[in-house]
Amino acid sequence: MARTPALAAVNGAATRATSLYDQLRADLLGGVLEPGSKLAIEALAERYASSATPLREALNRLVSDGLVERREQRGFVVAGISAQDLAEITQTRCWLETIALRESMAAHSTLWEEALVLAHHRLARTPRSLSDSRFEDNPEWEPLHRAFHRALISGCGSRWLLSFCEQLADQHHRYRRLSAPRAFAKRGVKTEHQQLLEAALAGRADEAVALLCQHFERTARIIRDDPGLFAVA
Amino acid sequence: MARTPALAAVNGAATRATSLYDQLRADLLGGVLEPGSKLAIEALAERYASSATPLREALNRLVSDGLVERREQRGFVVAGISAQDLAEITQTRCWLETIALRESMAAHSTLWEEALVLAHHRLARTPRSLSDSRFEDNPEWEPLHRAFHRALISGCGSRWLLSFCEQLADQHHRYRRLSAPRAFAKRGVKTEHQQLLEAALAGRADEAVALLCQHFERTARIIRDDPGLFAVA
DNA sequence: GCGGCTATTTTTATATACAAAATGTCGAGT
DNA sequence: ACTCGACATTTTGTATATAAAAATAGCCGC
Repeated sequence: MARTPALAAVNGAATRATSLYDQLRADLLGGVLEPGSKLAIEALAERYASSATPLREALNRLVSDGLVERREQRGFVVAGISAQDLAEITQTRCWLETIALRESMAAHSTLWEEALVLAHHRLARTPRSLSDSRFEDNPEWEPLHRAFHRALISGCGSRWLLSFCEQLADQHHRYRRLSAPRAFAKRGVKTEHQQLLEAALAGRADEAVALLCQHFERTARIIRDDPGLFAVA
Repeated sequence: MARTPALAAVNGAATRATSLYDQLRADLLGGVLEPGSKLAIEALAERYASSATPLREALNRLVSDGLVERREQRGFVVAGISAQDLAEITQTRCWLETIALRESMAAHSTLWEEALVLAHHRLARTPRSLSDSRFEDNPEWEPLHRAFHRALISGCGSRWLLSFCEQLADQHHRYRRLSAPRAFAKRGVKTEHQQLLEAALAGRADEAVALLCQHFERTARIIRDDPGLFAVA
């Protein structure tokens, strides 16, 4: 079986299907695979050095994540994008994270507070761009950004709500990576996170929620206004 | 391929994997497959007259739905149940459907209103039990019940939120079917739906939301207090 | 010259065969 | 008698082969 046994060892995935799922997911979120493009089984099997069976399993999982679309009897395609979809995702994320953040703050566990401070510290000390003069994505930043947002809502008490938020965050991540990266350089994201942290720690729920939603909506607006993203029709 | 070609024709599923997914889902929700029990590939393949490949695809989809658990390298098991999990599902469903109902009501489209009235009418004229003297589940009732609840929130404007609610409704459905059915006979579910409809149509959002959440919580309490459901541990 | 039909090719979906991991069993050693 | 470990068995996961469906191309009739 093990034509590439190193892979499983590297990412810790026990099965090839899971390993493929992780790789495909990363490529989908990273914008490597273009929205709407066909995911031909044989082509992918070659590209990821696998065979059809685990590949199809991975694709089936990704359909549930909303990253891939299944066309019965005609295979799989990368999930499409649209301004409408982005708006829905953003709106839904605001609704859900509002609840999650409020609940996290109301529960106010010491563990939550400490994890949040730590996550923010790690994010704050990591530069967004590798270069000062021009934007060059720092691969370390994104996971830390995700971790910070997760930390904010992690105390909400519902694994279901957390997983829904996670899914929406994935979608946002994908849109963000598809959009031109230049716009993000000039935004005070760092300050926004700082204020968010302070409001959350101080227990100012209304303010924290407002900051969080503004944070989402501002990003969504930048993506929406990116010329050429939703070019087709 | 077509060892049982009739099946695809019957349920309209184009592929065997989808057909299996539908069947398994029905059996999981219907409580035919017991929580925690092993889903051995070969046994299922025989039972559903299929082979391993599409079966595994179906199981992978069900994992994302939270109806099946994947144990890497040790196959699949029916998702477990617990009082804790039920509480989380109920809480989350209240949160999400509160938003969805409020949004639906705020949007107040004619289409939504008409679909809701229709869904309620169909539900109201369908008896919960086939027999008057003792409880005998009417298989027509459940789909109509689901349709009514979906109609309530269908105008919320977010397909994402709707799909999350659908998932939580599935979970609730499973718990309900696992619990003893006798308790449901003596509840005024019909009245609850009636009041809910009236409040929704009249635009009394606070009242409608309160009724909806009470509806969920009451059901959850009955299930939770069912002796023997969470027996193990 | 063009539209629709059939034959061919390509691709998807499924069955089967196989390899690796997990589980269960039996026996040796303490 | 009980524990630990090697062996056999079972089961999972993956690869390959095959059948059905879709896509494509070619052909004939109009």
